[in-house]
Amino acid sequence: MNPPDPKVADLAEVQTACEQCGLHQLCLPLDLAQEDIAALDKIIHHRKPLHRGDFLFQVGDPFRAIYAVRSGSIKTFTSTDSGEEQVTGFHLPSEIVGLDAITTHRHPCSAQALETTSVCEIPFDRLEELGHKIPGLQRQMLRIMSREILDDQNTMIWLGKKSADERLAALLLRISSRFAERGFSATEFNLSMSRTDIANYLGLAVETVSRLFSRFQQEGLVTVERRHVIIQDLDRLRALAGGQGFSD
Amino acid sequence: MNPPDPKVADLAEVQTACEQCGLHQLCLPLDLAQEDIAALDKIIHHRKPLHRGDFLFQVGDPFRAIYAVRSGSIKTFTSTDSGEEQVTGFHLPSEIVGLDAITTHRHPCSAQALETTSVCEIPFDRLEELGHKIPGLQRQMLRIMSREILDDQNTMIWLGKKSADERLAALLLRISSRFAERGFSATEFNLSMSRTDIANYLGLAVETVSRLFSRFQQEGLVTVERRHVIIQDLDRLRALAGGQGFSD
DNA sequence: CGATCCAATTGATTTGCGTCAAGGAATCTG
DNA sequence: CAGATTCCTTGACGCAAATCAATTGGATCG
Repeated sequence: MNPPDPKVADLAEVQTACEQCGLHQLCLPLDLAQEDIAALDKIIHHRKPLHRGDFLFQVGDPFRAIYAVRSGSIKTFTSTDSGEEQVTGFHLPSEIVGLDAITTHRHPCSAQALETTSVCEIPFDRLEELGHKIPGLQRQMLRIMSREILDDQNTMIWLGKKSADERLAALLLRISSRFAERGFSATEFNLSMSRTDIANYLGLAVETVSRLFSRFQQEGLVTVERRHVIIQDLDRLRALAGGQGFSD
Repeated sequence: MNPPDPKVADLAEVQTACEQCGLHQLCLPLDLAQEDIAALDKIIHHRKPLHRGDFLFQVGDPFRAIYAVRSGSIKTFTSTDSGEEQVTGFHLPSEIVGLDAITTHRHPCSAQALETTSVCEIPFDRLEELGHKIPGLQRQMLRIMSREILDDQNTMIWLGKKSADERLAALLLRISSRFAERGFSATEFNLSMSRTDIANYLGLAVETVSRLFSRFQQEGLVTVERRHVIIQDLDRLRALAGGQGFSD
């Protein structure tokens, strides 16, 4: 029997306004004055929580809003015409989903909850209006999009150049550091996504990912049990990943 | 004294304003009113043309401006800590380079001219200011960044899921359609990048790319001689690429 | 509670592509 | 123009990871 451990991240909780939201240092309101945050708050809808498997939007849906993950997590994926899906990202609290739809006015990917997840819906036309009044908001929008471009380019590097174990190591590290940024343990967490999703995201076969987890465990890098991960040797894992170290 | 022959332009001296620029339908000024284009024009510097191999900026350079390619082409690439480079993109006229540096204030990649190339330099602080006055400009910025995110995600799909021949086919098609958008032939063009760059970008070995070009030629898909490419069977090439078809 | 279903692991086999190696063709250099 | 250098092509071989196949362990459900 495992007693619940308060140190391990369980992201499926919480409800608040931007101002009180623990995430506002990471999210859209960053660097905004209090009254500006209040203005932003007014246009935001707090959606009912999504359950595991629920869609936030699907490929082809008209683009109306972007979404900030408040708690839980979301995967985004496209379907190739051959029907197979390609996972394009995992999104943790404070991260923004839907930015790739601005140009096309339709969502080019689907977004699905990996666990019980609540999001803030931010209507895009209202946000654009507000941006004209609040310079800092515009700037923050550009920053967030720039960061997404940067992250995607980073991902392209693993996919293009790295071996299977380097990829998995890099993913674990990225998840770890994102948890850490949000105040959770960097070395112990629960993966909300399945092995299949991970494999898909990394461009590998499920079997390969599974074997890698086993090997990492044998080698004392991590302890894995189902979706529960403890990183035992952060340094060695970093070395393995080839030390991708970006930050701002 | 003869009046200067209009056909023999000295490219170094040409300072076409945005308004007359043949690219302004694809570039930043899209959808702006004439007086707004004029305002944008004022903040833009027309740089001296770069020669093959010249750097527009390098990894780690402080971020001051974004750049619109006016003619020629540019590759962007990062160096992994192990020293190998990863090409992150090829940029043709009207495309914007440098957007990934906004968050970090430093360029996370280098940009190098693949041939004689001229660019418009757009100081970012001035652009942001101007954005507050011209709503359409802000919108266009967001659109351009959104498109870049979308393109990168598309690239991630090839890298993660597609076989070597699908990748090369997809790249040829993307180059083809970008030339077509700019009024050039969709079926006959010169690649400005080396096989090595292509291979690097696609996450393949040079030898593989070379073999693929040969095979594509044997199969009657294309005719290739060095960097000169003629696409002989667009449909079959599309079928091969798995029909990635995104547009706006 | 057993029955069903899906997620995850592990093993055996195949294969696509990288690596190594060598030679040709174009471009650069003095 | 010979010599050097870089770029591209082609062939032979080996390996990392995909595929095929079978088993186990958790969940979910009547």
